[in-house]
Amino acid sequence: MSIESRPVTPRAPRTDAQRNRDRVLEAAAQAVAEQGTLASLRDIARRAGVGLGTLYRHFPNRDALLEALLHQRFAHLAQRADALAGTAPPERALAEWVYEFTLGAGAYQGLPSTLMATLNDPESPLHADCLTMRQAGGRLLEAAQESGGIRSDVAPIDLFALANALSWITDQAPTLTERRDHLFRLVMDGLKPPSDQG
Amino acid sequence: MSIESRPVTPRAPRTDAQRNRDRVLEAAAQAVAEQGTLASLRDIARRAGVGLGTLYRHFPNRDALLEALLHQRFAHLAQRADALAGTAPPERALAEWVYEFTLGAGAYQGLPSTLMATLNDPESPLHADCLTMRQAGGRLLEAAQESGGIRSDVAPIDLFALANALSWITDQAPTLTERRDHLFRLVMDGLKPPSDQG
DNA sequence: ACCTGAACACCGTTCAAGT
DNA sequence: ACCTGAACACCGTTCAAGT
Repeated sequence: MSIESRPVTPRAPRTDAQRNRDRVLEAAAQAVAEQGTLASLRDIARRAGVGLGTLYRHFPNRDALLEALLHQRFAHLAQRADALAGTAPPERALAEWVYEFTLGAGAYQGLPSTLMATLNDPESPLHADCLTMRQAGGRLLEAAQESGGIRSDVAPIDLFALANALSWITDQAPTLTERRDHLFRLVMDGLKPPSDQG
Repeated sequence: MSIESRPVTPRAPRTDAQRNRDRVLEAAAQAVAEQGTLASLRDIARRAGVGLGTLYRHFPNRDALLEALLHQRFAHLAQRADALAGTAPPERALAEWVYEFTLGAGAYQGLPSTLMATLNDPESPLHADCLTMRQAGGRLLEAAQESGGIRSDVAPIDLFALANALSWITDQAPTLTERRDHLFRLVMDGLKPPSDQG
């Protein structure tokens, strides 16, 4: 009934709360860089010099913490898709963007699995970011398909799955890092239309 | 010095030990089918009605347990490669075998990651099985390359990585099971030589 | 409004003590 | 020779008690 009794703008958080949030995020960035997406939340709270409950207050689950860590990167990649759409031929733009996505998905150990698991779980804070990625990639994909450079039966979800799978390969077996670009080309070549006389 | 003081043939294990081993294996098959390769070892020992130390005595680590569970399947797949080599044209034989491998790698939740991690870890009991798989696949691959059906720059390790990656996709996102065959074809098409006029 | 840390129910791994 | 389970050092998650 009465919206007027309180200002619509939410109160700014207490400065100590804000500082704690920042510290957790900083500690998380460190820990996740070292130990991957499965880094111990207890350890993160310890590094941040903060009670374990405080971590949970600011980030109700692991995905929320990862989302905060990754949101910037996803936003950048989405912009990048639109930038590439303008400047490069459709097929090259798509390949370049997918490549950059695979590098992003490989930013942290375990991240490809985390992102892929997001498909099952609409409640995950990462779900929206991954949807954004699929849409950004989908626009480049459609353009490449219209120009005839990519098979018409490739869906955005296929692209998302294959890009994550490529990241996962080097995530699980760092030995294969040297074959990463080669594997990338093999997979992308599979998306081209079969030759006329094939 | 003296080999003659003891018989060369190792003593048969105590019958109770043998029975415990069997029980653990049976319980493990159940638990892993339900919970995947990361199933709780404690839970497995409990189901087997056996002390936790007994599980460790028979299987010093998780991979040893999984190897016992999977050895049969790997052996069968290796045979299958040689059988296919005789009866089908090289390119078809390869595709069929890789497809069957992806089904095997998807037998348990988490298995694709377990298999892939094996590449880093020569001490893992699964290492040998995976090497066998790469060699079996490698023979089919070479034949398909000689017949001109597959690019010459595809290595057995590429095949292994891509097949596991395909299994991983549906492992992580069961939603994509319906696209499994489609993704399989996309990836396999990437292994074909570029068309002459490409 | 926010923070803390004990409490709970789990892990994997080791190893002294038993038979 | 083999088995058991307590002990240790960890988890994630919740929540009463504090400020």
